[in-house]
Amino acid sequence: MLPDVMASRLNAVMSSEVTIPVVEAVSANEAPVSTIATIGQHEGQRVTLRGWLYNLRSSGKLLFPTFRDGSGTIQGIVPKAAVPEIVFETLKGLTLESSVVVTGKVRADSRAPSGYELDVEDVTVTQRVDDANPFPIQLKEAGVEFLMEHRHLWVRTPRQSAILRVRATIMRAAAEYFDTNGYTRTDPPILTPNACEGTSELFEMDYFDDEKAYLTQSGQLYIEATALALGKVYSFGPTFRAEKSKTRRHLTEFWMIEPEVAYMDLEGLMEMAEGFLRHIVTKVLETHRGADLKLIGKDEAKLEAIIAEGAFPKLTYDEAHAMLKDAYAAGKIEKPHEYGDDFGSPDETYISSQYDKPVMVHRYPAAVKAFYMQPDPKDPAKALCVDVLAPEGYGEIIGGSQRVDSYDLLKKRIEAHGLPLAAFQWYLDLRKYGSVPHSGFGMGIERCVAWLCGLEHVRETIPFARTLNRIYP
RNA sequence: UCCUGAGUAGCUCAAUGGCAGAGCAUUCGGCUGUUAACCGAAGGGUUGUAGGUUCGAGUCCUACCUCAGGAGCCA
Repeated sequence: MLPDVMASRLNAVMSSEVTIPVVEAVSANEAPVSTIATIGQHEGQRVTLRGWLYNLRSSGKLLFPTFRDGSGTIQGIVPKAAVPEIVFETLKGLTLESSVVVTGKVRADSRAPSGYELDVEDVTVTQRVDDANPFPIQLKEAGVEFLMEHRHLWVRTPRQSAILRVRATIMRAAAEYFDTNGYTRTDPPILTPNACEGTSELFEMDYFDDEKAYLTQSGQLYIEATALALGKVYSFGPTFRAEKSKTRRHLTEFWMIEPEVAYMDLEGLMEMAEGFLRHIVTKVLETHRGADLKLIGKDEAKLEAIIAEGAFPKLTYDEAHAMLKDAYAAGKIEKPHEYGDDFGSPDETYISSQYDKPVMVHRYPAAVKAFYMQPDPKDPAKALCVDVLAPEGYGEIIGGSQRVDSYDLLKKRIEAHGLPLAAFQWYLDLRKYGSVPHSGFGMGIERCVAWLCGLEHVRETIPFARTLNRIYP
């Protein structure tokens, strides 16, 4: 680089001009562009990093800027005596989260958390954050409300970025399991003419003229149709619930992956659900062990335990009820579980806490479950359904069932639940033309991410959470 | 919708009914191996809102607002 160019850059820094455009691309004699995650491949070589200033420590004539580039963080070292004055002056006092392009030599260093440091040789500021308006998210602790209000900036922090990477892996692994096992992805509509199950509160909107439309709360009914067309199908997309739930497990907008399989019974469904979850956990460990999982603070042994030898535990509703009865008698839960009722949140937490693998609870009383669930032929008061409860109190991550395949029974059920028959005519048609036993489940992605990452709240598992009290940013 | 709790500096939090404080951040200065670096100095406040009790209210009372956690409901 020419001396007069350097001089003008130095002048710009000295006169506190805030923006130094970096339109000048990394020139031919510069080092190859690397990412921090893969920087070990360039040990001893010069590389260029394009990212942001994450932190800056200083010891007089020695600067320690930490850079991040989305793949990780690395500390640079800038001794005043060893670099051009422009480089030192540019970095000295540079504001956090200013965007920078840095060139330096990669050096292994046992003192560095990642094992590598960068001996900075050159730096260009793409945009300098204004001194008077520093980056709002500090390295120190912050409150939930403040962080959520600044979610667009919070996602830059290493832990949040790591969570989003694990989320991406989970979504990829989930789809991959079905893609490689003969399933066809058939996504149902987001806008629906009526409530799928007639229970949940739905987001309502005008749909031209006098019609109303609702945001889907599940694609299940639609993929039952595509399952009878294509055999094995799944859907993967956002779903919406207008319930005023205020807990660490609820979002008003969340992502659900739902398989549906013709000729599959409940036993087959449970087997499939286990294979599906094992695949996801395996991929998460494969991709993030020792890195993102460590950064997030998840105990990896707990993930190892899930995929360890031995089937997932299975309990009937009756067995689970008996377990809760004992637990209440022993003073381990506060409220007794009434036989016939659905399990409450504390009940599920207790049941799942007994195992280090997800537990499958099946054959609930039909009365507390959805209208489309097939009765157990051995006990028609029970439904052929299964809830998969995640360990460590993360609650129900999967809910599924074998579906009613008889036209007459389904029609009766719809009427008994007070649902408008006309709206379900197409759904009834599926039982009129070549009906078969079929089963499927839905898994909430965010609960799965919270569980596998060991998070307190699902709001951190999605880039921009939609909750009862928040629709900004 | 119900129950519980919290709102004080940009952020995180202190403050027996008696002068509005600290750490971080910001600005200025110092430091050649720092790891949320550290040391010194400066600036920074309508204590969520409205009323009330009191000589005196951040603190006590009432209402409201906002947020959080939980219940219900669910993935």
